[in-house]
Amino acid sequence: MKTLYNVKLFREKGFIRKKCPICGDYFWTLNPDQNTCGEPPCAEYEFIGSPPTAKYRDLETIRKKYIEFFAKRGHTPVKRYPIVARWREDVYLVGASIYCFQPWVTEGVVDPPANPLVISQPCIRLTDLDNIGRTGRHLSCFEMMAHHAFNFKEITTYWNNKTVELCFNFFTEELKVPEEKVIFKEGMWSGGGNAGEDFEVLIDGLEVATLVFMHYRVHDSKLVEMGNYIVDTGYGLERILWLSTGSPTLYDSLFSEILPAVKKIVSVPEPDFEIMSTLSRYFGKIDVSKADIEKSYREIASLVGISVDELRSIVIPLENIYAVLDHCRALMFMIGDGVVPSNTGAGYLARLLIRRAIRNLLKLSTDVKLTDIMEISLKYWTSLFTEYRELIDNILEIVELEEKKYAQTLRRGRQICRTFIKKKREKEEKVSAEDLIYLYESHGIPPDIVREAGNELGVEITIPQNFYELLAKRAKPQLAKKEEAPLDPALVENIEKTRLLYYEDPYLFDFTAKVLKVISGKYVILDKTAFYPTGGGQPSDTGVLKTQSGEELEVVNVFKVGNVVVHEIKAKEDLSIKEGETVIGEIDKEMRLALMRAHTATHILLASLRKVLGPHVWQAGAQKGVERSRLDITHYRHLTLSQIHKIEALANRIVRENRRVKTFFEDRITAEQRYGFTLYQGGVVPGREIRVVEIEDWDAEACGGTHCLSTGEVGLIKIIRSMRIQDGVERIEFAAGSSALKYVQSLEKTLREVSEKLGSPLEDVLPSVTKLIEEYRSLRKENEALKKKLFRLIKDTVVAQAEKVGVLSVIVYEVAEAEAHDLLHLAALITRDNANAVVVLYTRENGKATYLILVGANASTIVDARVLGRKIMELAEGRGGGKQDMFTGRGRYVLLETLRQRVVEEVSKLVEKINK
RNA sequence: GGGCCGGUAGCUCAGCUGGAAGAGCGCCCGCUUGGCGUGCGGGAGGCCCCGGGUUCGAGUCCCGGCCGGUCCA
Repeated sequence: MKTLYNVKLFREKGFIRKKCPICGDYFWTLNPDQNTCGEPPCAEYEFIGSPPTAKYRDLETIRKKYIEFFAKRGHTPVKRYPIVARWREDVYLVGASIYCFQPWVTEGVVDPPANPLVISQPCIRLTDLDNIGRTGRHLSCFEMMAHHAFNFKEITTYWNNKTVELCFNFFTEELKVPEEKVIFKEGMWSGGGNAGEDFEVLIDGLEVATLVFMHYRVHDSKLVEMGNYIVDTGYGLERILWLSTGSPTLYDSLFSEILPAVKKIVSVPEPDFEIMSTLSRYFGKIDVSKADIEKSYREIASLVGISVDELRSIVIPLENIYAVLDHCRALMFMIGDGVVPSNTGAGYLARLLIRRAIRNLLKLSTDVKLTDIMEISLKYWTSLFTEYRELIDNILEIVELEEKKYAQTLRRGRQICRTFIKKKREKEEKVSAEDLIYLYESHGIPPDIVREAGNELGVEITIPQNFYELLAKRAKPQLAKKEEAPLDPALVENIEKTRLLYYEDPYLFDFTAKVLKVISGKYVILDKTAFYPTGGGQPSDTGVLKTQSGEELEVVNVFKVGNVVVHEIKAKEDLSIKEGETVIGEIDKEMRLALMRAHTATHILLASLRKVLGPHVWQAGAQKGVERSRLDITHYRHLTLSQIHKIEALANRIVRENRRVKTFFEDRITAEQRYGFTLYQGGVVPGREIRVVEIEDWDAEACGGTHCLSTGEVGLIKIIRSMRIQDGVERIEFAAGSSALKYVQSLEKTLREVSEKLGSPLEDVLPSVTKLIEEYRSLRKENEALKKKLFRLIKDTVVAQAEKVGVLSVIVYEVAEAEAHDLLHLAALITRDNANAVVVLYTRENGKATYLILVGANASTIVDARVLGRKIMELAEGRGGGKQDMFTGRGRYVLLETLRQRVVEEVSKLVEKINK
């Protein structure tokens, strides 16, 4: 047999290949009596209560043993990577150790940091959150221990034989697992566009490791040999700990140090060993994603011989505690590595976890806050992950803030539910599944909260079993917008790499170069250039290209296509530029200098922000400009003015200290080790070598922009404003250099003008304005009051003019200096006392007039305001409309007498009509 | 990045198919009480987020913006 599965070790040791009678998969074992593949559901956990390993009770020891074991066998230990995958665009968080090396290493663009290597990488997986706490083994956060070997084109390190041997020896020699207990089950693994054969390594029914031999690329759902051979392994550290403690659930071993304290403060008693073991074995055996949880409880209850209710009362509180502890641990890694809770992006995932944890806590009906549990968790976990120690307060503050926010959302949610349900009840409608979806999607109200609110109002609400499925169905697939390349990359394919003069000397503004190619009479490619192409949030340079014939071509845009810099020139007829000729390039010097200052200022500012606000601050985007620049950062609160001033003061101190700004290329791995991952503020930086911009003892970032040589050149940094662009992301707008001065001057100018207008000296502007506003408000109020008074006064005069038409009194009156609103108020005053009144008021402005008719309660049975209104509009050539007793319209101004005559006439007609 | 919801008194919010800006709490005053609370009566407090449009008329409808919330990638 010539497959990857048939490894040397199996032949040497005498492994037997068997077929599992239940699932049909093939597996390798030393135990002739082993009949099934050893993986649930074909087998059951056997280690609970009787661990098959030497006894280890903590993660630290096992991790150390693992690293040392592989280090002794030629593997270089590599420091773990952050949990936030800043080097990738396709995922937010690291979900497996191989993520650290995708795509640059696996694609062969960047050398691996060591080869072969061993690592223990914390990972986050939020795919089956519902199972966490319940099944005894699921986690949202785990450490994947791994040994990786990278073979490009040919096998230079090791492949399947040694991988299996190392694995087998680790478990049997280091952990002392009896040889016959180790089962290797054959399988196929695929993910992230790659695939390969794999072994699942099972001990006593528990999958403890996966060994993948990646050598395919998945293309149109077919496997294509990629020519690279990558050993991708994963050993579940927490699972191995569980295996070696034999505790009822994984959580009992993982959280053994903090569980007693937590159980105590939330008042949950110690559970029965047998019940929890049974539960854990049961969930180990079934496919939890398809399980009916209520049915499972019934079956477990009957297995241990207690009632379902009794089981639930023991198990459910524990499930919640386990889930909370799991989430707390994940949150330490996420927030600690720079995720700030938000309504979008990776931050949303953190918020999701926090909210789930809070809901779990709420179910325990305790007053204990998530922050309290988080504090216990952090205290313990930071003793092992000491890099987070200085972040404890920071993390707690973030969690506390989120907890408060969620309490508010829930409170608001309950209120919204109540009004929503009441409305439904009035309309005698039921709260439908559609309604539940609306409440969840628009207001974040989980269905059980809706049901609760319904109970209080005596309205029964049924939640569909497949609620979350319904939600998922509604989510439409979204297409990512692709930015269109300005130029087809194929057109520059064979052009040699442009020499980048702006990196050699950022102060070079004139240069000569040879024209390599002119495309579409618009795009010029040179052999070398000092024009900076758009990139890293820095706009491109502009300037001119001077041809030999003396023509000046205006460069309007510059961009990079692959390794080639393209100069876009203003379209022109009779273009004289020729391929092969020499041209002189001249850059708009002032603009470039302004952009350099802005760029260096951005770096100074970012480090100042981190110093003042905390290490959770990361760049979330940036755009440099001549006049103004902006920098988006992750932060969980609005900046206060005093914080802004503090940041400004610090940044300007760095400017004054005139520190050196060093710019150099460095090997990626070396740079990462020296400066850490804070290098990657600007996002993805591909390649083996990265360009580092270092401000002495202040800041170092991977950056491709042009910079000043020392901070003093920036001159002045002034923050213009800060605003929240999304939850957890704050935008800081600022100006640098002469634009900063210009900004301050314009502020002063405005202030002076205000002071002049007010006629008060600069320092008294504020009290003056305050007084002015107060005066304005009181005048407005006085005006209202006066109008009311005036209406009351003229009311009698107006009523006195009334003309009797039958039982009705017709009043027509012109009011000076009034608005439609005032007319209505005056008319209302009259009709209130005179139910028989037909009031027509109008007011003139700019030759036009606004007419109002209001008819008293009695009168309205005879006169329809709209009918009368239409007649007036005929006269005034205007338009209008209204209700039975009220009409408004606008038209030409009509003399009072004419109008009165007409109104009386029309009303008389209406009265007569009724009399008939 | 996309979808949905909201912005009205100091606070929590009503305000229907466009037609005279509201309630509860809080605040102030008076009475009730030995005093506080309570109870009763009275009062103050509004650029209905901003800008445009439709209309005789917009808190309400349409478009744009700002701010907040929420869900999904």
